Amino acid sequence: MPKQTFFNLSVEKRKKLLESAEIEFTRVPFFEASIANIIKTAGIPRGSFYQYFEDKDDLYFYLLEGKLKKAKNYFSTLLEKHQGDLIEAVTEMHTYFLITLSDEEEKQFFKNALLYTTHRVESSFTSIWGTYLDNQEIQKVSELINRQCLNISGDKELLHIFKMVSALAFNNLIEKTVKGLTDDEAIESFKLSMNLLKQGIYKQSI
Amino acid sequence: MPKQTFFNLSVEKRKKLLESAEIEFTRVPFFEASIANIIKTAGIPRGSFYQYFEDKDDLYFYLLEGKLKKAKNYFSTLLEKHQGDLIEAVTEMHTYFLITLSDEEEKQFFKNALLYTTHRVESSFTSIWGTYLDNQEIQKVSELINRQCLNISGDKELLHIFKMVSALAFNNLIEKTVKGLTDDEAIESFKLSMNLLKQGIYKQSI
DNA sequence: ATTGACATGTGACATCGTGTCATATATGAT
DNA sequence: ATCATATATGACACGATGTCACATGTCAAT
Repeated sequence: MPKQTFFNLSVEKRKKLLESAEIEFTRVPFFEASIANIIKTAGIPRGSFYQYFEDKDDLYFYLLEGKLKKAKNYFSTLLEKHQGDLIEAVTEMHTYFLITLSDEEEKQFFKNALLYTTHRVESSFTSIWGTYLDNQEIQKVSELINRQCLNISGDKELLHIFKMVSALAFNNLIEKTVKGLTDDEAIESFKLSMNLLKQGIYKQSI
Repeated sequence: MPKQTFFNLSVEKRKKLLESAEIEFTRVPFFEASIANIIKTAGIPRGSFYQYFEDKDDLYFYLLEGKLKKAKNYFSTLLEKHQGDLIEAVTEMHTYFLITLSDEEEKQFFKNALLYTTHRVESSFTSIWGTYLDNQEIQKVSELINRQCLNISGDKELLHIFKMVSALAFNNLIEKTVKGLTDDEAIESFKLSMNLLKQGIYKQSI
């Protein structure tokens, strides 16, 4: 989290700084991004940067998580739209990431996040629906999820299904980025995953 | 891939160099590892390093993939042992990574790989069973897999199941590392994933 | 043995990046 | 007006990477 000093800054200065960071993290993946470039663009001295942020991580994840905040809320609305059908909601969420995110620069930013991903990046991403992965918030999801059609016995399994779905979605986004799949191909692939998960891959009678 | 010059080196020198690299990559994750440390331990001058390898990536992935080669072969034997039952084989493979890998230093090396993972690291890992993900090698797997109990229509779906299982296994290893789960907890969690995948998460009758 | 062509070894160097710190300046309460 | 506290600033120490001119080794042909 940025230091208090950062939040005490004027709105314009803060905005300028965040925009400069966004430009740099859009240009190259995290580990190649340089603070030197960010402060040059923002027009602030080096010392000031360290007055606002601990380090590069601090700024980066503040930026990334800000971008993902919208998505988290959107997911809740999707659950309601699909009457609590988890797979339907996740599938549309996934499509949202591919299609709705039509801004080329925004896309590049996420691409950089996916390619050179660290565990922390993955955590940020999966926390879109991962708010619910937190045990304390399991109540919320219980209200939203339609459990009638789910083949599960308790909250533990529901939690687990969330984790699986997150892992598969994240993996699909990486695969798309790396292999240069089209949006449709990626969506098709994800739907196949979801269908296999829904129906199960083993025959019932054996 | 290392340059030819590296392979022209004497066995001892090559071994020394790889051991030094292993020490460094065990000490810290990839991005914090320094070539300076590696060459100091190996006792070679800086210029020589660049005569052998393109850069740090080159050395790292040569080392990592060497370590994973054994695992790939082991997976084939597991498929045979379990009469082609994919989930059984994957589950044992996964356990192998957690339990059989009892060497503490080896463990730390993999932990570093998982924590600061990049797409390339994930690719290396999933290629343990991912040899089969290559379409050209789909024949091999067809021979090993027992398809009778699988609820699938063709090779395309079989391929897809491999991908899903890889993603879930990789994700589980990361989760274990980050949350500090015990081996048993991680295995339990993975088995739950595999069961949900086997049986499907949606009720059949709805 | 000598030569010459080619492969390999070597470390100083240019360049770039990070995080710190001493010092300067602003702010705001008393 | 004074003082304490917060913020601004950029030079600096340190360490990392990749390169390059030059040194040394190797080996086949004469």
